[in-house]
Amino acid sequence: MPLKIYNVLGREKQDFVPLEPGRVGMYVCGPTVQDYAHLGHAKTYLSFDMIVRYLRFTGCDVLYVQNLTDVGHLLDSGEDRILKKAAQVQAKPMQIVEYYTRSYFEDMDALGVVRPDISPRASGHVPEQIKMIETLIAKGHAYEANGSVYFDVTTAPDYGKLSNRRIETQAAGSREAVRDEKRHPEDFALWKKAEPEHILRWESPWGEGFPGWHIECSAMAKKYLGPTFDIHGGGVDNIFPHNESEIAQSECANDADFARYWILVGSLTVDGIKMSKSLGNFITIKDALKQHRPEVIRMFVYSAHYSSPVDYTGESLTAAANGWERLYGAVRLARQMKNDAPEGDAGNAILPRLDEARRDFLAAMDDDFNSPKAIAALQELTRDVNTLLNSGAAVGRGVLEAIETIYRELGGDVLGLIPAADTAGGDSRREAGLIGLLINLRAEARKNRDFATSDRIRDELKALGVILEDRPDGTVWRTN
RNA sequence: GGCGACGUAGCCAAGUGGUAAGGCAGAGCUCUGCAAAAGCUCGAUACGCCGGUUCGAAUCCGGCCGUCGCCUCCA
Repeated sequence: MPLKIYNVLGREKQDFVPLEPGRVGMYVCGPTVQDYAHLGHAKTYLSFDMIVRYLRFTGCDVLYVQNLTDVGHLLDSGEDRILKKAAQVQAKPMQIVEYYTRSYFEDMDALGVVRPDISPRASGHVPEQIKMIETLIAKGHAYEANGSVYFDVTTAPDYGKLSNRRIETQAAGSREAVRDEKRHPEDFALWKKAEPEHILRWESPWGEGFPGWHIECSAMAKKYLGPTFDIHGGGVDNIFPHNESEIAQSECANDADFARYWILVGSLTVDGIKMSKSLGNFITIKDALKQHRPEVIRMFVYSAHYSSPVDYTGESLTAAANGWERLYGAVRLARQMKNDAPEGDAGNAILPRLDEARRDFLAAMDDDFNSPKAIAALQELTRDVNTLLNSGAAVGRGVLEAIETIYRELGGDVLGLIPAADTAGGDSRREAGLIGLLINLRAEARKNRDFATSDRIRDELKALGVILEDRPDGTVWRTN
């Protein structure tokens, strides 16, 4: 079954056909590294993580480029976001950039996000940006005004095709336009003249200055993926003006189509309001990870379709945590049972269910990465797996392997929900030995019907974060 | 005001013409010394509201109401 993708450019679900069979070039707008990443960033980059993982799972050779914006992204006050932060904490701008870049990767690593193949920085690609601006001027799509350069949107006939925003023809003669350096209010900056106090500055044909925000993505996408490539991603909140301007610049400069498929991720809201730096209502990824394991945050994000907005509430993460616990509990149990499982294929009646679940999962993912539906396939499977594993009947090693494999591949490799191995106890043989000793002592107490002692052992271990479960074939433990 | 999404059980959420997936929460039951875990049973005569098309609509069309995003920095 072919993969279908909802292409925002054209607003329809389309068969995904890469330019080169088996190879996918993908560019995703990265963060402005000026502050700690929050759950909104997590939603966007976890969504593309799932997309990249799935493309690779299906055999595609993906080149994943995600930029880091470290210059040019201005506040509406006209200040550079990085410079403002640097002044606040009395640091060099590049210290700020480095600090938050490292923090960003720390967070993404913690969430299990596969790193992009290339993470180009805007400040490292100023020559490429200048060159593209020169091309645009030469072709009549841009003009210089007082040391700055602007893109003339009236020269891009398609301007607005992604966001469905059309240029207001009558707006061209408005008072604002006359007062401004810009010819039309919709024109956007490609290059900004640096005021004397502006630290981040580069030499250019138009004097000292710095690049605008949009041009970096056009220049870096071209450098690493070529003028035309397969997928461009980002958050929907950047559809205008950022993504729209990227298209205009790139297509006018290169005389070629820009990205062929546009995938945009819905925003994360908190109590119905978008989580954003400017509103100050954000929860950092670091804080969220203090409360929940990374798999739970992934579960939360993937429980809605990537294109939908998702509202964050405390209960929604708790629901994700509980749902994840059941899913992972089945895997953990299968792994534990594998340790002393009989050879043979006892319990192989589950195998057709495994195939069915795999088909349902892949069909859901092929349908525009429908992760909620894919997870549902795993959850339905989990019911049957739990029934088998808790039936008390012997289950052969091969069957347990098959069960573990489907969770590892679909739940783990694609969605990152299932840890590769159960780490509980694995990092401390001494701890495992001590807990085993207590379990044995408790078993003796239970045998003697000394329930006061057995319950005390269970309760006190629970207080230490070790949960005991009595099963027909013995007591197992896990950490919470 | 313009542009774009969306409104499905207490909550989250899938479902684009054929008679409402899945999860969380809740209740009861089985299992257990008691628990925990797991499983079973129970929930929308109904998909914001009103019309229309159709043999048939949550799904298509029109109108209305409401929510959110963008239009200005944001993933």
